[in-house]
Amino acid sequence: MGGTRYPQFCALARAAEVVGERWTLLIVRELLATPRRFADLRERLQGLSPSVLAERLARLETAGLIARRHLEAPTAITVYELTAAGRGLEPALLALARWGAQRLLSPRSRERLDGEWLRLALRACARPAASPAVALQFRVRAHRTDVLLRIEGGPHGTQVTDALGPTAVTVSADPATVIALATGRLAPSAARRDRTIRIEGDPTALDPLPALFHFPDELPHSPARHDPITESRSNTT
Amino acid sequence: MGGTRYPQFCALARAAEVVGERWTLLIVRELLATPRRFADLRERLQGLSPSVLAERLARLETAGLIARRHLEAPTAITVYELTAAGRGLEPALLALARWGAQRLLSPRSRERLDGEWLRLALRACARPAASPAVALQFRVRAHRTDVLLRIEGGPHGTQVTDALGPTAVTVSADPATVIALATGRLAPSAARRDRTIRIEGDPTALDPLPALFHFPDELPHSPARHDPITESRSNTT
DNA sequence: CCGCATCCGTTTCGATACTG
DNA sequence: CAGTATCGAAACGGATGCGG
Repeated sequence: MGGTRYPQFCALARAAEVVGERWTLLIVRELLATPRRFADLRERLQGLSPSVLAERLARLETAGLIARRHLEAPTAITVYELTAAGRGLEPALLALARWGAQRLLSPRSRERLDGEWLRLALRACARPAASPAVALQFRVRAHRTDVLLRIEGGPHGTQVTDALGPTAVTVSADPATVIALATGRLAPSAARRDRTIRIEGDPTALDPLPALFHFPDELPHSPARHDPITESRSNTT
Repeated sequence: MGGTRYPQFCALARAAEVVGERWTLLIVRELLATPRRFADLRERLQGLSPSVLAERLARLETAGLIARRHLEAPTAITVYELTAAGRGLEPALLALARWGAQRLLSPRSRERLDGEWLRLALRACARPAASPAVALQFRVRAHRTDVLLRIEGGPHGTQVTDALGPTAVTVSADPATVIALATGRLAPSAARRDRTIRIEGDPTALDPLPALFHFPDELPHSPARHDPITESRSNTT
């Protein structure tokens, strides 16, 4: 059952058969950073029932995306990790995250926040080519503990890590504001005037931010708004 | 209901909420090439019931990815087309298709084949940077009618179209073989020796093929084979 | 504890039939 | 042609239990 959900000779359909089910893409996302245990995944993916998680992991294993490794005593636990084929999904996940980052601009309540998720969103928007050699730092207010992110420009592109180090400036802001800065929706000059943001260090060090990230190809979108398309192209087959 | 499937502040989860349901990604794929009617989508997406299609279209419309346009008389039909936000998904779809192209190497029976789908797979594997200025042509044996594809290298990268024109060579092959050539799994020299391929024109014109496409980042994978991972990295949080 | 398997009420899917 | 109505089948989410 399940293996052949779309009887089409299409590369996208093949991908959707593997990662197009509920939760599957997020499981791969969790394993992108590090191998994890069954219980770790359960705790990070709230709302995912253990039966569904077990089935997804089994499917991903037979599909060759993940491998399970039994660690020896004294730990004696099982971890799931991505295979090379699974890690090959990273560019696609980053492209999807880059598109989805725009939808983080309108925040919701009761949402969980995780440092890895924020790093993924920023890495998705990070400039791959050479960027100015500056280092800055974000401190994001999470539910209980703050998340620290280090943004570093350089000749190999912008790097997003959690390692700390010397920075010119540290920006404390809420998650949506950080995304707004990275997607170019919020200009550094406007950020300096924003009272909900705390800037420690040199405020002008924020100016190269637009050069550290590349901005989404398409304009953002406000949900539940219908812009009537008034063009009159009649483009049929 | 439905709008908030994953209570996570995560760019990938936001994307998965919109396009992570069954059929949705393929509906976007269909609209990527041209606006289409309800019946067109039904015919191209076999197995998708009209009620599910109607619900998916409604969700995509309120999510701002597609817009419906009622054409005036005498045609008097309704077409669905991508908005700018919907077209912004194209890079992500291409990245997914590039990953999924490897899974086209092991073909199945009873699968539908479409020219647009093949073009998508080849465009996903096409080299974006400058490539040799050659033009060649594939003729793929489809169920009833053959599909013609034109591959053209140039300073702006490799273009994949359906327009015909002067070519150095025309290769007639089955779909999986075309994908094998584009993903680099089949070398042009080996293709020339393959008896299942018919080459009309100059066979040496196939040599620049590896320079026209870029190859997947990770090695392919044979389903139902378990390569035991013998690495011994212990990478925990 | 950890990795599931089982059970059960609710949601979603897929096929067919039917309507404006 | 563009959907809606209906209904059985499958999947999902939550809880609980069980073996290692």
